[in-house]
Amino acid sequence: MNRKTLVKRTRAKQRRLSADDRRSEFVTKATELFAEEGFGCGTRALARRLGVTQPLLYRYFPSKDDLIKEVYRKVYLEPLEIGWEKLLSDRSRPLRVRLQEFYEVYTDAIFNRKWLRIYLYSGLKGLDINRWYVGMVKDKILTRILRECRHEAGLATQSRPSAAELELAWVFHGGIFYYGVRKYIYEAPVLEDKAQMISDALDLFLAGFERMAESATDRRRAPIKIVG
Amino acid sequence: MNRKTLVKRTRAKQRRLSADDRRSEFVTKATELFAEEGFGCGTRALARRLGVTQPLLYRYFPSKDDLIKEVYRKVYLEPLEIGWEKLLSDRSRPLRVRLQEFYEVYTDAIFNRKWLRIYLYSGLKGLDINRWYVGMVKDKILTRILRECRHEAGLATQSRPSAAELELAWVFHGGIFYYGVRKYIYEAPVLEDKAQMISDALDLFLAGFERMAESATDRRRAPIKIVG
DNA sequence: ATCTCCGGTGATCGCTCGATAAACTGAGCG
DNA sequence: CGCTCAGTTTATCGAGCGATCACCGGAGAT
Repeated sequence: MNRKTLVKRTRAKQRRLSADDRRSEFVTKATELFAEEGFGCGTRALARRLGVTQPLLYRYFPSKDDLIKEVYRKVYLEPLEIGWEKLLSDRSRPLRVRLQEFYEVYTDAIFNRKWLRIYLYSGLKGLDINRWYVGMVKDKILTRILRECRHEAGLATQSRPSAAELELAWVFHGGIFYYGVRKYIYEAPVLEDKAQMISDALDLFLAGFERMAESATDRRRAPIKIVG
Repeated sequence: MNRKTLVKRTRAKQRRLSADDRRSEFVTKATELFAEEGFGCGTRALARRLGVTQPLLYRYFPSKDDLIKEVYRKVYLEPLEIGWEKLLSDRSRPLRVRLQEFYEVYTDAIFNRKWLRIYLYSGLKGLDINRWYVGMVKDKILTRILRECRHEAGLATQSRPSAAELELAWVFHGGIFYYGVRKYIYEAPVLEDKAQMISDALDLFLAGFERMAESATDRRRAPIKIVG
């Protein structure tokens, strides 16, 4: 299985790579190109970037769609292999610290041009994998965060968060996410200190949750008094 | 200029519309189709939806790109003709009420499949009109909101908000925006009561701004005590 | 040295795209 | 009625797309 990767380099172009190396190289470069140009980008441009001819792609992938699916799998799943559960649920550390560290790690993973662009493209296409990701964020991140917040506030740990709580967490999460979109998609000027942005957003969220928790008995939202 | 719009309807298909009517009909339908299928959608599909033949498009628009530009203009500018400045800056009404009403009106205008999809497509394409829009949000909405908040909190009204303040407002704004993306792009289940979502987000933001205003003298962020 | 296998290439097919040119049609007007 | 011309269609072009084919040639086995 582990073939020789030593290839004669005297020729103008490297040739005769092993099948596994070629395949993974294709996926990597395809990810970069599709992130940049969108999935409408042609197979010839992809081949040109790889330094090979276009029909060679079809020796490794039955169709362009199959290549795209592989790109999705790589982009979505690869950066998500970090132990998020432990990061969020380790109650030996203060919640504020856990949340701060989690969002710094999480945004380190997804705040780049490649990930965000492919994510948005797949969202606009309405692909299943996008809905799967949204559901994953809800179940593995937001629900977990809310459970920890409820525990910290001394509230009963219910299995599933209320719709209003969840929406609050989504607005918070979306606000942070939008920072990445502004920076890497819109290329708009943003506050450079990402950690401070996260910290400020956390202040907002935790203060809001605290307020919501205080008036937990009456179900209707009580508007806070305005500043000043 | 105002030509007869009465057209012989006895034929299978309506024909011979006036030039102005045709043109605006083209832009309207093109907007719908491009929002649905993306700008990669062909001119033949567009013509089919309009019930005319494809070359007819080129009598009204020099190229597909020109048609697309017109679509952008219509989509971006049309819903933005509401008097936002007055809504935000009318100090005879409480700030909380102004903000709530503004965001309800604003999201009524942009939270629909058509607007959001075209906005995201243009963002991914890196078009100038997208950066213009982001700058408009910053100058006409966020800066104005921050000015009103500073005034309400009795702080000095400076010409331009600080970077940290602006980022706070962006996170808040982005959180609300992401609600629309989740609902109309991802088609994920969301809290149906949009007004309550806005109200909750406003609670978060105003509480956060209040806290930031309290510690206005020392520049470094002071993390709040965690809940519970 | 020769054979064989397979990574890699050149040529090409069928299709769709945006765009153009030429032919057609019918309402308005003398 | 017959002329005119703007509005509309038919036919077609050249380019680029995804995909397929026959073929080439070097590395490893014999």
